[in-house]
Amino acid sequence: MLPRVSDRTDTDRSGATKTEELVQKNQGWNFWVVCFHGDQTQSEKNPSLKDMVSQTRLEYGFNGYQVPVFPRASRSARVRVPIRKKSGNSQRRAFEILVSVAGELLRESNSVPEDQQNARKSLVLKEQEDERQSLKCNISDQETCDEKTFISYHQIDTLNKFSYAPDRFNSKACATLKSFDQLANVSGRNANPSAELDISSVVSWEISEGKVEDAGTEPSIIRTSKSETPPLTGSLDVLQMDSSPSDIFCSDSKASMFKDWITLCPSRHSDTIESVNRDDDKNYNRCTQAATTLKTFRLPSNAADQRIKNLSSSRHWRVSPNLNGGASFRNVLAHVTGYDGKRRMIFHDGRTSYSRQRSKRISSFKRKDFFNQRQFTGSDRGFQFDNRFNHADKRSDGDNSSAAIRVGSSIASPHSHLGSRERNVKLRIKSFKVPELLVEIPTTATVGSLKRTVMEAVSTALGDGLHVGILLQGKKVREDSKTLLQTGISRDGKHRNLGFMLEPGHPQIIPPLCLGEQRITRNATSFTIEPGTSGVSHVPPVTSCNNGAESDLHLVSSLPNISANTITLLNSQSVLSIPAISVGALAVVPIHHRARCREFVQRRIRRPFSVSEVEALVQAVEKLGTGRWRDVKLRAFDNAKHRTYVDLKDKWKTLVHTARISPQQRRGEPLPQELLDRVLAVHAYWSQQQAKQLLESGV
DNA sequence: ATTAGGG
DNA sequence: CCCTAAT
Repeated sequence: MLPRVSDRTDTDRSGATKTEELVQKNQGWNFWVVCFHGDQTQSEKNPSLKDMVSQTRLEYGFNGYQVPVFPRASRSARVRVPIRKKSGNSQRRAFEILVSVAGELLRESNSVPEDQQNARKSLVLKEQEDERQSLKCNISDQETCDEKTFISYHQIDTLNKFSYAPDRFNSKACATLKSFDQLANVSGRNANPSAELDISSVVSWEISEGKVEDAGTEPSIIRTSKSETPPLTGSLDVLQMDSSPSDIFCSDSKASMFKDWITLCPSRHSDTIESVNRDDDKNYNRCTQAATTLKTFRLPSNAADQRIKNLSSSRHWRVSPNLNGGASFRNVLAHVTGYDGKRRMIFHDGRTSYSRQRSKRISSFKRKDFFNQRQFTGSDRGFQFDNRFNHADKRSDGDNSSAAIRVGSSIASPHSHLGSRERNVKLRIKSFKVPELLVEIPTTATVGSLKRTVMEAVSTALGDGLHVGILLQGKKVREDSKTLLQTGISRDGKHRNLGFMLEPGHPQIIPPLCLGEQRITRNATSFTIEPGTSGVSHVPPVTSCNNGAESDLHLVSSLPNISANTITLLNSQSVLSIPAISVGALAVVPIHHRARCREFVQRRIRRPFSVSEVEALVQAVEKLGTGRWRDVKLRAFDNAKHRTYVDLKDKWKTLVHTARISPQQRRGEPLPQELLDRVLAVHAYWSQQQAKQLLESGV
């Protein structure tokens, strides 16, 4: 079947394997995702993936990721995510990314029309058989086959848990995918549960942990993680730079990368690989073999590597937002193949079909349009308030209730009637409203944690560099070089319908935070709490923003205010607006992805054990002993949903500690000494029992 | 999913 | 309480 990556490179018997070297050198996690589907004609039906895929058969290996996909029924993708030393969260994050990529692949497979399913099935079976035969014939004596790391098509329906802990690299990583369904669901939108087991798709993966020996030499991309930017995100963005893509993707570079790749493969496959490089379709079968036998991590060429490092330090290191929560495969490919308009020509080898396919990709994805639209909606969500609003404002000030806007009462331009066109205009902005934030927090969260969460979200927003937008009578004023007079902002000393708004510096999603039953959404005008929703669309409940002050006012007053942060601005005409942005992508990114933002995971609320709880715990442990915390939970805390067996185990730990220290050192609710004595006694008893058992088993 | 232990 | 390795 499918050989393992690690085994594949184990052909070098002199010490460490090449893969190990690579992993060490790159100091990152290597993920390998292979998605099989038997439909080779899907490329025509569904050009979005295949078109990109067929041209991405080379691995772009540099610090960041690899997404090689092969022009065959089987597709594979790799994602390498740099991690910092001992970065557990990166590990998790990397896995999440991996899963999302796999899910995306799977989703693509699922989208195949039903009438092709059978054909695909048989094709997959045939393909797998071919692979099997091929491997038997060619490399059967090598340890390239490892059934454990391959989930066959036949196993899918019985598969409910797939856990793979790599052993090759002394890894301590263990990624567990709860179920195949879960994997499929990661793809989010359009996930079709009923089709999950029908499709002839196979997904397998490996996770290998590289030894990160020296965090000091970590790729520059990793530095972005200090600002909570997912490493993959940062690295992907490298591809978005404005500089000529040929710097990296020129034929020479490609060739050198390719050469490295070949080097790591058994030489007998080189010809196959070469042919892959030359021709797409005629060598389909050979491509298949190449894909089958691709088991190595590609070593990025040092030159390319260095270039990437340099580029990654440019101002473009931030990535497009929808990659934040978990890069969708589509986006990954989008970046890899660079169809975003900035990098038209990746390949310079004269394959003319590329341009045609690329344009197809562009049209199918409409990424540019997507961003434009998002920007557009962002500006559209700016609120306009003309002087009519003053009345409302005064009213609001009066009752001091839910005024989201406060308008200064002084006139900033006292010379408005002097006809002096050269007069300065004073605008006093009392405060700016922060652009839209999306925060989710459990209802059980404390107020303090809410504050912290919001603070983090605000910091994130500010850290991304906000821009100021100007609205004039509802229309965004884009001409930065024009004067106020020219644009009509200030005319005859009047400043009509002038609005300011904050907008994100980049078209970026503020990583929203999740995990809760209630979501606090800062929409265009205020923070609101809305009931939990599983929906995907998070467009603020504002549909028309430029219809005038009245509707806006209505909106403002109708929204429950949590934070009356305001932009207040005044000028001679008391025209003012509330800045607002709309992050349109929020509506696009599947909730799954956002739910995977683990940057600000809500810590559980602290719930000290009561005396009676301690009593129950002691009693249970007296009976069951230490080390059977699940039973303890079931016995004594079955009804306490918030007490997990881990909690009980932890509590026992602290109990023992508490019992040992002097009463003066103890904190919290005092426990009866009697109880603590029991704790010590029980602990001593069960420790003894444990020692005995250990002795017996040893003998 | 549980257990064990460090943080 | 969190995190995670190891079962």
